[in-house]
Amino acid sequence: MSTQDTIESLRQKGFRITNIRRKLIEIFSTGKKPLSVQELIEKLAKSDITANKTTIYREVYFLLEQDILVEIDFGDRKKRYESAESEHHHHIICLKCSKVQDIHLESDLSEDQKKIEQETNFTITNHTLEFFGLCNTCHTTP
Amino acid sequence: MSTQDTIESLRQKGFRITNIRRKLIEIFSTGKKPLSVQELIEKLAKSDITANKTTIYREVYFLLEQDILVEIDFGDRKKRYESAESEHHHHIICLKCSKVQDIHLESDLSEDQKKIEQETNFTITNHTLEFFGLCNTCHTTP
DNA sequence: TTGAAACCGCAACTAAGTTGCATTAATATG
DNA sequence: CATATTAATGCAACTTAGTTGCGGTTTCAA
Repeated sequence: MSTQDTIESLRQKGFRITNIRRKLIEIFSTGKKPLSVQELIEKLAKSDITANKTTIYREVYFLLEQDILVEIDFGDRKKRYESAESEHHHHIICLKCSKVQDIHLESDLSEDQKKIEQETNFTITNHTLEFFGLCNTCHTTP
Repeated sequence: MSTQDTIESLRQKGFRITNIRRKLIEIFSTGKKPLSVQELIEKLAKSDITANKTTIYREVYFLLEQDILVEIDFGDRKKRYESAESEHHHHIICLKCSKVQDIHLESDLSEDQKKIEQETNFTITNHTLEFFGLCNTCHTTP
């Protein structure tokens, strides 16, 4: 869905299109790197949009509810967000410089998932899978 | 390794065996549920050992360094810890009641890992994989 | 143009985790 | 057993991510 379509769809549902909301949708439609709330505020600032962190937390929550974003956890006590559009993938994160790269798994976890549901009686809604290590640069230059 | 062996091994390395340290090692050797720092403090209190949170943070860090514990991340902004002894496994967490159950994956991610290392030039040190959903109880009783 | 309500910002708060520094206690050695 | 060394501890103050209440502002349909 294009940025414009996303916006139109929200408008149809009765939500308002504010500068902040429009810009956020634009940022996520073009960006590939998962972004934290702090990073979003800084990105907005570069477009001369000042936004309070409370607003961004609320906006991100809204976009999650609308299935426009997905939440990602790198285990460093802050959430990151990226477009829900991109096909399901995982990440590898450099423990030193925090560089992030998308990866696509060969293994298909859906079989495991089915089996786990049967064995545990849980209904699985999602999973997290992230790899950690050192990137080429950080590995070779200590 | 038994609790006693672990303690002996630490003593050999020149570390001291305090009440807190001994009890923590005991807790992790018997418990199966990943525990947060707060939960550890409460568990110690039940054995009449009062411990400052700073101490527990430091102690947990120490035990991680000694490869006695591993850190687990459920994405709720607090770390949990469990014995490093148990064979590599993952968890499924109920989003409602926080119940945790161990799971063992059928898929072998080591092949993926190798491939990812080749493709990205990262050196992978670890990964996280957790499943989230609703347990039987929480699923049926809304 | 205007009013309802969606959205926003501020201030004050919570909770997890960290740091500096002074004190306490485990253990090796005599 | 006495005691010196230093690992371990506790306290207070701090940091950072995220949350809440509430009054003010802006969007947008009618």
